[in-house]
Amino acid sequence: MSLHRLLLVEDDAEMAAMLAAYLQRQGFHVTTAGSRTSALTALAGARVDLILLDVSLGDDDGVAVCAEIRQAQDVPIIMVSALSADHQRMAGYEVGADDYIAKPFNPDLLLARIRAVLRRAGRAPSLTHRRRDAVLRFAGWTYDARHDEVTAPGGWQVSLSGRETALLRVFLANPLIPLSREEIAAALDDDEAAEGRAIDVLVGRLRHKTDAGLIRTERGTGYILAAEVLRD
Amino acid sequence: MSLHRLLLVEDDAEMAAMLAAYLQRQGFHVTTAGSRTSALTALAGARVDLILLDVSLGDDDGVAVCAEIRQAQDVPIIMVSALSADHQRMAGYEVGADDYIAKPFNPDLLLARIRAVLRRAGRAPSLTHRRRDAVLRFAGWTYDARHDEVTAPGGWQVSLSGRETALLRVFLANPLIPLSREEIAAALDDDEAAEGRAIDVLVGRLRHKTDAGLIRTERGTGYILAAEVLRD
DNA sequence: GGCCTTGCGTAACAGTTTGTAACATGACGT
DNA sequence: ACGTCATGTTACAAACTGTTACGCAAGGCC
Repeated sequence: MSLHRLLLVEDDAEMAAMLAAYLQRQGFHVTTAGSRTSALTALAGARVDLILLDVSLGDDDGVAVCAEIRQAQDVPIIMVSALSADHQRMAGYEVGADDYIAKPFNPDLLLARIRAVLRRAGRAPSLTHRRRDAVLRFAGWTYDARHDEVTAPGGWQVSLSGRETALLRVFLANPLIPLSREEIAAALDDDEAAEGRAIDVLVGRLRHKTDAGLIRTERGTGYILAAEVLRD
Repeated sequence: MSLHRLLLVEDDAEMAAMLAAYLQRQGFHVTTAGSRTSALTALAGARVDLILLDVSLGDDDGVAVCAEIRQAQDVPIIMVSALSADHQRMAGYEVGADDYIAKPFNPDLLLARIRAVLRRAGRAPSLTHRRRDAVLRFAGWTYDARHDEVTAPGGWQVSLSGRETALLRVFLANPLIPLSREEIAAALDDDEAAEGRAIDVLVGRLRHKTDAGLIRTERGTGYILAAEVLRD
């Protein structure tokens, strides 16, 4: 994985600086560009793993820039839009953005989105549709991705609800690393889930059906799957 | 697509002949092999898109054969097992089978499984996690795969339940071709759904929320999405 | 240590989703 | 036309899911 390289295209210099600083603290390599031209230059000059693109660039039209980039390179793009109107969003979509987020946004949420997009864009196909490696083992448990079957160490099969299975997959895809509620929500493709305490309750239910100790709490942070995951 | 080539490895000659005839009628090119050796020979000699492998080969151990094939080539395998005991099933899994089915099986279900595996094994990544082409249009409607948003021709957004969305995706992945209930169930990764009339009711609900005419009934067969699907 | 603040676990509740069963409707063959 | 069978539709029950409220536990602070 090493360091992911982000290109931040944002014409508001102050905003750009703040964001860049924040993202750097979070472990990304960040390049900033203030205009369409410099963005394209930066893209040509160095490897970029993901572009954060402000739709409301002063002179240029962010949507057009997005399309332009898309034609040139296959880099994931997250559009940042000040107007959260749906129409605007859709315009971003149709041009090929991988995700969008409306200003003002929660930094954690942005982070979660970035990770989610990077994960999806990565080489590894999504857990669900792999052919080999469809059976995962962790702490004596077994998860079969093909039919969503979970087997306890004793051989007993436990039945999880759809949501519980989805949560388990999130943990299995990120073993031994702490996940914030925002990240979990993003991975579940459900931003609203980060609002209330739905995630906590969900984790509780999953714990109840599996081993209580499997998912540990990182106080103040989130949850972590306390087991290595082996692929067959 | 053209003709998919199946290799049927089955030592019961009568069963093999019946199955082969059935599958040929369904539009597959079928080769049969009665033993481990002839299976490997057949594999070496011609392109094979999918292997149907009986676990209970007379002399040989189907599981071992599966592993052997896996090492040699990256061909999807569906294991057919007479013993539906879970343990046996799992043995098939761990060795890398893409799916399994227990004898005696419903021919339609087998067919659905075959199609599902072929679909997953195909080049096209699953609809859900594509980056481009995430917005599909059909008959004036729009489906955005990234956030599961469905928009009516007038621009109104309709909210579908999880199950309804999944069904819509199945239809969108197979536009203009009739889908049997078994195929739909298999695509939904839910074999039980083929039992009762869950699919009918589900289709009804989806129809209700979209255009009544979008999904047509093929009497005696199943359902069909009566619209072309355009990718942006 | 004791107290207080804050975060987390969980039980109870309500809204939603989903499958089943039963009945209604419609299509097809005779 | 009539009967039969497949599909449409509705009502209901069960399961699922998020919210809220309350209690407990973990740290911080004195």
